[in-house]
Amino acid sequence: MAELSRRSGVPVATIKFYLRGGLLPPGTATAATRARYGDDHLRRLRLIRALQEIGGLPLAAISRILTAVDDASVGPHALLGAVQYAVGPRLDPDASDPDASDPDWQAAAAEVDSLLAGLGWRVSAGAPARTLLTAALAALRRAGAPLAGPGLAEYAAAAGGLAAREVAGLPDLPAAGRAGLIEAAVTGVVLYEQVLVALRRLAQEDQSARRFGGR
Amino acid sequence: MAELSRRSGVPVATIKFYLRGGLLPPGTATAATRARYGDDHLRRLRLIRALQEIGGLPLAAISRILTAVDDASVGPHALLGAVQYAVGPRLDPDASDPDASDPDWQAAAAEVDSLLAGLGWRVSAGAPARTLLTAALAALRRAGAPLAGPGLAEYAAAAGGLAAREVAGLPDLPAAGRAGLIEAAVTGVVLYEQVLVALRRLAQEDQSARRFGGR
DNA sequence: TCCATTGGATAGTCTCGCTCTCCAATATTA
DNA sequence: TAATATTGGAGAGCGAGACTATCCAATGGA
Repeated sequence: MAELSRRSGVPVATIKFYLRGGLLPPGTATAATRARYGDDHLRRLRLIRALQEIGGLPLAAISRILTAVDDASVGPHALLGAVQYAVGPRLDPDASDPDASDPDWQAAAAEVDSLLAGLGWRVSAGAPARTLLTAALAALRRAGAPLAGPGLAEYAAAAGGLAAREVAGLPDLPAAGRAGLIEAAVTGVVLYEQVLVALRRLAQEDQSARRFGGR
Repeated sequence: MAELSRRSGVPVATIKFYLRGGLLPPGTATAATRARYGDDHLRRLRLIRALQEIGGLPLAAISRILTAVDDASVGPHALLGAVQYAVGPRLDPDASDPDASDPDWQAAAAEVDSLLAGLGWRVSAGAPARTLLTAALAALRRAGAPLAGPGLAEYAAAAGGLAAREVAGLPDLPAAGRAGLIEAAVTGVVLYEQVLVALRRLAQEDQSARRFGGR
């Protein structure tokens, strides 16, 4: 365990904590006071830390993802779904009222519906991302700066293009095996998102410097 | 105060908490036990909640943003910068070692440098988004799925296009006044990001359904 | 006049994500 | 062989973050 800690950079106490929480499977015990941890453990540990530190996911969400990952009966599409639900909107369940009598929310929801219908995207009705999108559009309306149809469509087009490439880039199941596909999928959903977000922020900084003259 | 609570949907105790923390400016006192809160307070409160619930920002970060917003000497570009720093990478300061002897980090940093140089983006060396991008690329390398030059460039192109439209869409300073520009800017950085993220996730779900066959 | 409400201050609560302390059973080493 | 160190496991403790609850004296409205 000390070696696993050294190789991963994660403190021993934290590894124990993850083991207790079921995030990390126990090593194969060689004796009552000794267990072996292999490369699988190292990779799993790195996955946990990446999701946590870069993806910003709470451990509970990571745990849910890993449960789906370890369940061999979960197919690729369902796994992606599990990741999406785990990543969720970071909205609290008790947060702002869902659609209840709020005209901005209603309008945002209608906009989302028509956008998705127009694009023909196959999206489940209860997808967390749909809630997140609706909430963001509702907040923009409330702030007096609604994101209108064509503007929104541009974003959707950009997002669609990237997502298409990402999903197409996932390895085939027979080729990479479940483990490979899964790691690529989880990685794709969470890490690529941060790449995109970071690039957008950098581009904003550049554009802002050009328009407003940065120092 | 009770009215402000009712109109915003935020509990009175929470409003008091925000007042104490300086997130919300005190109302104009009409008597020792009574103060008036106007539409400014309502808008500010909505901004706080939007940044918090949808943007997922901690109150400390929101506080930093609002301080910059209320400082009339902060220009548009500096304000955008303040937002970027506040939004930051959600990376802990003590998180994974910055560049220290980690070959994956080194490679990622080099990739970021050459990408930005190639695009000619004017980005400050210490921008948090740069750190986030480097961290994400390093994690992808560690996971054995590095995001290569051309692939990365595609993301940058997409991000650049969106950012250009966003910054171009900000109102002019004389026209909208500081308050309008500021709210649009903060909103743009934080809320549009969630819109993009949500759309990408929805697009992923659609693509995944098409490729792997949903349900 | 009298009770509910307000602003203000203090303290308590709840969740996260660790971190610390113990402990008995080994390994390791002198 | 004896002394010391380490390991895995379990429990309690801790510090940050975001509220929430309780008091309190001064009003304000019926």
